[in-house]
Amino acid sequence: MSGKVTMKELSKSLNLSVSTISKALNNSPEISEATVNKVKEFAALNNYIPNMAARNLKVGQCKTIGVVLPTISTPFFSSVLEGIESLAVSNGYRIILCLSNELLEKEKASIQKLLETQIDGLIISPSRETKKSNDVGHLSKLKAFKIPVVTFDRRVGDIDCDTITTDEELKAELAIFNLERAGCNKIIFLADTLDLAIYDSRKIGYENAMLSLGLHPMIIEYQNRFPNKHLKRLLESKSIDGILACTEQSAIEVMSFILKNGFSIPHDVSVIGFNNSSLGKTFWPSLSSIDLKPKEQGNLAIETLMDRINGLLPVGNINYQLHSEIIQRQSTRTFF
Amino acid sequence: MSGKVTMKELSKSLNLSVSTISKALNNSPEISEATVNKVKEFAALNNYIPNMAARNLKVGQCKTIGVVLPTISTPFFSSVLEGIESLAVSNGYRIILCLSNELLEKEKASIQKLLETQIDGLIISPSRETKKSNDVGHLSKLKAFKIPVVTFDRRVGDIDCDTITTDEELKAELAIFNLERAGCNKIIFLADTLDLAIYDSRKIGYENAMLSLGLHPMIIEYQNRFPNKHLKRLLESKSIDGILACTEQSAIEVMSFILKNGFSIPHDVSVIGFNNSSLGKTFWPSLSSIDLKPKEQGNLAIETLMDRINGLLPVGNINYQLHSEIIQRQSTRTFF
DNA sequence: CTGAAAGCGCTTACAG
DNA sequence: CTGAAAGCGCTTACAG
Repeated sequence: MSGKVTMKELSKSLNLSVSTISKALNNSPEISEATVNKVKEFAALNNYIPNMAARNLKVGQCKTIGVVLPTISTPFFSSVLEGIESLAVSNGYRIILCLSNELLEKEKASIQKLLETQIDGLIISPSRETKKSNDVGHLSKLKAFKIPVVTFDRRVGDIDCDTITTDEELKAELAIFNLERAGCNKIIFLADTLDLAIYDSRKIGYENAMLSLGLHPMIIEYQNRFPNKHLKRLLESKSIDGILACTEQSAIEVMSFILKNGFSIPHDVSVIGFNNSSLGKTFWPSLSSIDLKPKEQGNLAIETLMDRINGLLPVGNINYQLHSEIIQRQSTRTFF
Repeated sequence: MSGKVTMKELSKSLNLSVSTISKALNNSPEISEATVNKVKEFAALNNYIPNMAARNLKVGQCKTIGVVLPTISTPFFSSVLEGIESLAVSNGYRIILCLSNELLEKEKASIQKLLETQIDGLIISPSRETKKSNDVGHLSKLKAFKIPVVTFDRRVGDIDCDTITTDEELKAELAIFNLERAGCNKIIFLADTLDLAIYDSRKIGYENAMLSLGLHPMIIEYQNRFPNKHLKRLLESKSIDGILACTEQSAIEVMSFILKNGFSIPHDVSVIGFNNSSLGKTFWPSLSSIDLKPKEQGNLAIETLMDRINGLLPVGNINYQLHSEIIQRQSTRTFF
């Protein structure tokens, strides 16, 4: 901490009680304007800074919300975080950030820590391991401590909390319909094995569309790195003319791979991905993408949480579903 | 906060004093093993969670460090943050995150807030406005409160603190030498006007190299968006064969622009940028880049800060300079 | 080995 | 309008 001035010291110097100092600093109507001014001036002069930790201890809330994210190194999560941060501070809350690195144990440890250091609420997008294991005890336990939680984007089993999701399943379906109308009928779903574990609804949307179009669904998984021999063979035998990539990263990777192998986009194959960051926008050809509205998810998450904290929401959980949006760019053929 | 169990309640239930409870929970050797175990078991059974805020108030440190960043939506800053976060939590510190959005006022407000809510130290990369205005009063004032600060990457005038920087100037120079050896001699320095305001050392490195090679330095600035007519004219008249782009973003943008206009990379023009994220790696052709070691910067920043907090560092400021690294990829011609 | 007391920096009934 | 007292949940000399 520091050698900071306290109310006690102010009170001594000014020959006033600590109570009076406190009230004056907090603009209590009990205190005369004269002393309010006197106290404030003197406090400012002496660089007095209130100790909010002490205040919080007394008052019983901390104006702090915990944010635990699987990672921060994707444009998606960093945008969400920006959305959370801006609204949080403008409402007087501060953010304490924890990264789970997609690990269940680190997520648990983070939450334990947050509990100890006091939070008014929690925003979380569960880790891959959490989602897979469906081990959510550490999350549901927050209920017992009366700490509201809201999840966003990823959704896990049975935790009793407010949730933010998108209609990505629907939009995945729609994206396939669009590709088909533009003349594609050999459309694959491409995913890093790890992503596949999380984004099942994107896959479901794809499969539904393919089935209802009478087309044959085909999932291609890869582990970490391109090049992928299987994919290369498919390209060379012209067995692919469209790709729905599970993430923006994999979309960019597959586009690079296609170009590197001498095929053209979208002439030979159309590509569309998820997450509409500047990454795909500046790629050449620019990437068509399903915009998951990260900033909006962040904003909505923090708004919901604050409303919940302030008792402004009805009992029972709210499940917001945001509309994602298909952004048409150069990587997909167009139809008329 | 919550309906949490406190030591007082434990003490009542167990018929022990609060002091004993506290000592038992903290493994004090004063207390018999028997009661230590009894207390711990009972605490666990009742989901006791220590209130660290209260503890901190008493003990006078808060194990909290403030991190204020201009933005989080570039791979550079998100990597730094990951570097900070991981080491912080493994050392028992938590991170409270503030974004300045490159604005002086928001930076000032963040620091004021951090001061109020108590921090043991601060890591900051100053905003563009801070750097331009050189208004650093809000930063130097922390010294008076005995709160150590460390800056990274960007460096501003005269604040009395530890700093982390890289040898980017040197590596910019070296990059130009490499381009020249590979046969380029019409090399421009490309920057978004806003970036130019911050990254002067990159420009200086460029200019030094050009001058010492007897080449004509040429800075091209643009505002926010491509396409840039000036640049197009230069391309078409073959007056450019190399580009050092001030950031990764501008490197990617200019590469897209070049490709879009039918020129080839690196055959017609070589491009090299700063910040070596996966963005440039997956672009096709992949981007040669100067790796600014963001994770290392983050690690070093937090390590330095913790050492400073713990009084492990000598008086006087430390200025670490990390070695950045030129990564050769497909966007630059090679030499033998 | 256990406990009573004081105190961290604040707020807030309650009295005067 | 001002102040004394109690207390938020802890820790830590000090006494027994």
